[in-house]
Amino acid sequence: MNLNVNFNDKLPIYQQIINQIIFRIVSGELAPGDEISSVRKLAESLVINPNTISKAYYQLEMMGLAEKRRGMGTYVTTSAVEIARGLGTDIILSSIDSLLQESSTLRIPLDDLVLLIRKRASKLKGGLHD
Amino acid sequence: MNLNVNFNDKLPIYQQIINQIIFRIVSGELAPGDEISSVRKLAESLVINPNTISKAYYQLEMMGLAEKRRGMGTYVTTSAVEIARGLGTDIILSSIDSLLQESSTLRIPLDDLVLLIRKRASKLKGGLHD
Amino acid sequence: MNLNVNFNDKLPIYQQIINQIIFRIVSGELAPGDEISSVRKLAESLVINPNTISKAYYQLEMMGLAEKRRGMGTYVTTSAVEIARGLGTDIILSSIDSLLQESSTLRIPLDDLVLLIRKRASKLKGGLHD
Amino acid sequence: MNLNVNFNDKLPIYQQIINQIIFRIVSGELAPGDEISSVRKLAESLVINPNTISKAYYQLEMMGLAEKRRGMGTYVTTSAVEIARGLGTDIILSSIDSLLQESSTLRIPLDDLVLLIRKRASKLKGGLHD
DNA sequence: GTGGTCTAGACCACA
DNA sequence: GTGGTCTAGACCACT
Repeated sequence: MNLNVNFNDKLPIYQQIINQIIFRIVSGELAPGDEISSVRKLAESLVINPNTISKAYYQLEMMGLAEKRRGMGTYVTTSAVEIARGLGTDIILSSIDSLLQESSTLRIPLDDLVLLIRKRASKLKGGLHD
Repeated sequence: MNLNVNFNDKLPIYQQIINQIIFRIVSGELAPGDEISSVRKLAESLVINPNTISKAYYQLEMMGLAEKRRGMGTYVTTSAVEIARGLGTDIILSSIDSLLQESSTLRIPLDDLVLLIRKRASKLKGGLHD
Repeated sequence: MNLNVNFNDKLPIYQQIINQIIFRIVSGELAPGDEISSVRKLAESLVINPNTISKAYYQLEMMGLAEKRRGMGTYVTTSAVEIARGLGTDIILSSIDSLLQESSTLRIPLDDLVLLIRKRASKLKGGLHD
Repeated sequence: MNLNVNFNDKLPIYQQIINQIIFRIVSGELAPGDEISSVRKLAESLVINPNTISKAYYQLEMMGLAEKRRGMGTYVTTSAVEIARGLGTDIILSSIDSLLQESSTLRIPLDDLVLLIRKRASKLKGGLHD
């Protein structure tokens, strides 16, 4: 599945895995009905403890994105695409709201904020050679 | 001082307090020479462990934003405004960075993100009509 | 044979199959001498691993409900009805026991439980008017 | 908190803990706002691994029954009573439905089923010397 | 003190 | 093969 984790990231490993799988579902790389790498295989390929993968999969199940079938593996649910898109939007909206609140407290005009965002975006892109 | 903390936020409480005081200094709500709520009062009003407030105040002192006067309380320093402005920008920038990272994970184009921000801003300005 | 399995049920799939066949024998839907679906056919129609069906059939054989005839298939034994009746009662009793345990955990009085059952029964009988 | 676990029970330990806490919330023994035993204390008193308690508490949090406050402990939520009652009812109703379905398959009249339940209830009570 | 994350490794039931 | 449960023990941030 080509996932990758960053051990130095402040984000917990299991959360990184969750995010990447959500991303793959939204992008269509993982379609409903597809099998997700087994706990052990993924643990082996990422050189991570299986329990950590389990924790990620468990949360994906709780979110309604994945379902486990006993003895068979873990699969993307039919409703996963819709849910994943919604989850992503919710996260973004709440981030936007808190950003707007911060910038209004600092009396930064909206247009300046947008400029700042654009400048930052081009910097981040440049930094990642992307 | 009308601070408020969110127990469910991913940001630690002491960090929330620091940020809010920085914002209040930048906005002029807290001016150099003003006294900051005592640890005990604030802890009581926010229903928080006094140690948490202490930790926040200590860091504000280290940043040069506040100074403790023996037996009198904690006060905003004369150089606080200048320092806080820079710090406020730092907070905004890190908020912007995490927003950009989230939206790139969800493959939301930058222009769509900006549109979303503008829409959200007009909604927040307009009040609770949503 | 119109069996159906529920992947989300706490009951293992092989157990679900056993129970359903027992019930069909008691109700007369499956009579002594009748052939039971072959492992392959049933596995195919239920989209289940053939080993799971085999495990269920093996246990039915051990219980004296089914017998394998070499090269011909699996058949309901002559003594199946009698045995199945007892087993069916066992299943009912264990269902009753777990229900009673749950309701005692929630401190629901026995009389209230019976009322609830009667109400539920009339609803189910009445069809989908709920 | 006087919880107790049975290591020989087929029900996982963490599930036993969840059930007992739900029961205590429904019965009022644990009220909204109350602190639930800390992970470590409970682990020590039950002679169980802290991770197992953690797992139980995590699920209680997911169900909306408990909330964790960083560095402070775990508390019963305000809406816990309502949720707990609903959860219990849901479980009971689905158990009743499957019982009714089983008994109808075995052509057991409703009145006979009720008699069976009453007989079983008095037997269970007697067995537990309760 | 509190909970959160992670590892290493065991044993189990299910398909 | 699959996931589920549990243990023992480590290190971390937060209050």
